[in-house]
Amino acid sequence: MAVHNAEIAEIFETLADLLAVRGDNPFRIRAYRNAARTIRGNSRSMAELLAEGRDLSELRNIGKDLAAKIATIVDTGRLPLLDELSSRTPKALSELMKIEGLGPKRVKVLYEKLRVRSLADLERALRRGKVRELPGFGPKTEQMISERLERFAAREQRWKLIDAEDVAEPLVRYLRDISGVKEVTVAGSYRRRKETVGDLDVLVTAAGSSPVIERFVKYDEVAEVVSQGSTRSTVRLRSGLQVDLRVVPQVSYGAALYYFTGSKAHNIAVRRIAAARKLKLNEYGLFRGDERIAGKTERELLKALRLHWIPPELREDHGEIEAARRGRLPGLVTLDDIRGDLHCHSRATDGHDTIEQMARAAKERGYDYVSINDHSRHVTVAHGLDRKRLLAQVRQIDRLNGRLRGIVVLKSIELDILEDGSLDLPDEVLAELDFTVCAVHYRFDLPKKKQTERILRAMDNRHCNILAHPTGRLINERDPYAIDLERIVQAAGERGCILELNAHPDRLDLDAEACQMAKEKGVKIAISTDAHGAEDLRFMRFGVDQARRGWLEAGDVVNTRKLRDLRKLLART
DNA sequence: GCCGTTTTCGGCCCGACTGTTTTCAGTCG
Repeated sequence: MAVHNAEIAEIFETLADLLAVRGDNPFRIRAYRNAARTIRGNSRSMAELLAEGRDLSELRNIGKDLAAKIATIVDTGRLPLLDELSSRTPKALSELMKIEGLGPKRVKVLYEKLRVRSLADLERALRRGKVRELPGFGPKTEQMISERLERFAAREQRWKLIDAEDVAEPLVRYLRDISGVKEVTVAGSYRRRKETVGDLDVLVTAAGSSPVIERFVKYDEVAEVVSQGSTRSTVRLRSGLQVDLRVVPQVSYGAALYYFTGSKAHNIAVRRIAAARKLKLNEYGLFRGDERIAGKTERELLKALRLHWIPPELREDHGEIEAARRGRLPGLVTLDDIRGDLHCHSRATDGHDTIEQMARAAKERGYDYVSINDHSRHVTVAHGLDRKRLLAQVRQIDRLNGRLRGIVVLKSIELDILEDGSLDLPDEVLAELDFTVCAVHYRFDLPKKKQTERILRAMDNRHCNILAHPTGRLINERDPYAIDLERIVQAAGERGCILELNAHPDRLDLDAEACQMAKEKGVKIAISTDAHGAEDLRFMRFGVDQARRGWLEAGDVVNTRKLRDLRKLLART
């Protein structure tokens, strides 16, 4: 069984935690963490790279030593260094460090003085009031750990972007109304448009006299004030979402926005560039000695560092800084580039609007075309279309297109890929359509090899044009089914199949890494909403955000093309 | 342990807040 990148990253992260508890060289620890991040964020699997004979030390943050350790893990599934270390420092200490407020130093004290080596041990020590007696601890720290242990046990998951927006937008309006407040921006992973966010980082510029912090902690939705200083405050809202507010002077707005947008790894890398130029970068600006030389806007800041503009979606330290230095950043796809939607349902199956309503809504968005992709017969719960009903729908769309002006409705289907990889309707029926979107909707539990072969076989059919929601994951609800995505992307390229980036905020499937992999292999992407009603067409922007995170340009996305060009891309020989 | 506009050794991002302190350590982002 091939070792996954996530498992290798996990081993390095655990190792870093244990080294930290032991008080090892902090830079060595950081090296392990950086390597873990590189591995986790790589679209190619380490096991496969090794199988191809690639030298892993070509990867950033991976040197000779770690390349050898990765090879060991891939070969044996273990790392002797971690085994040796965990015989002296229990692995579970790494788990304890995941509790907010517990870092290596406190965990070390807890372990050495109270023999705390598990969450259960910690809970017992807290209950007995032992923790407050430790040096450097006290009743407040004990209380803090107690609350956060409870929260950790409940394990709140990250928020979907769309849900975070529902919380963030009214909060931003509230903050804008406070006297003296000038700019209010939600930064952090929200601004980078990650598919999920852990908390909200809100940046405010305000006059010195503004009561913004005082008013912030009194916001109606605040359940708990976690911290409150003069420039920074953290609260937990009733919804459970945590919000960090930072107040900076206007002259620092760009530097602060840059800093609080992150990612952390990106910031560290940019600060290193500043340091290399004998400059200091912090959230207040870019400084030469005591003199602020930039910081009012992000553009000014980047210019002073001789970097091209880096869109927030790319700020992950995944090669964007090097590209910005050389002026080689991609011109990312935008919502304005999108000319149509290639995955929409109608009332004929589980949608709730008519084909005509969908078409008019698409036209209103400025689209040139929209396709109707109702389910095929296998999806009985959605009253999937059989041959007869599909052909009737085809004729209905022909008539509609005769009437409609300024929008073309494309005849399509969301066709089930059956368990054996065959398609749910016969070829001669599919030939009546402009194209098909094919998808797996059942038997998510097949072993990886079988599931992969099922999809590969479906793609062998020349009527299979677009593979919908390729991994089947539902954010926070369902993991991707087991597939060899790299093989599927490769096969899509060879067969002229297009991969869907499903823009539905519950799916966002493909993820950013997979988009990058598709781009590298020259496979085209369709960004589609999977709309089940006219109002769902608005989800397109989430798909575009995700595509941008995956470095996609308009040329990589088929539904930025004019209809004539789109038809050429959809034609398989 | 990695890395090179400081280039094969000697660096490695930087500031705010809290609690336990009496000048600072720990943690976080």
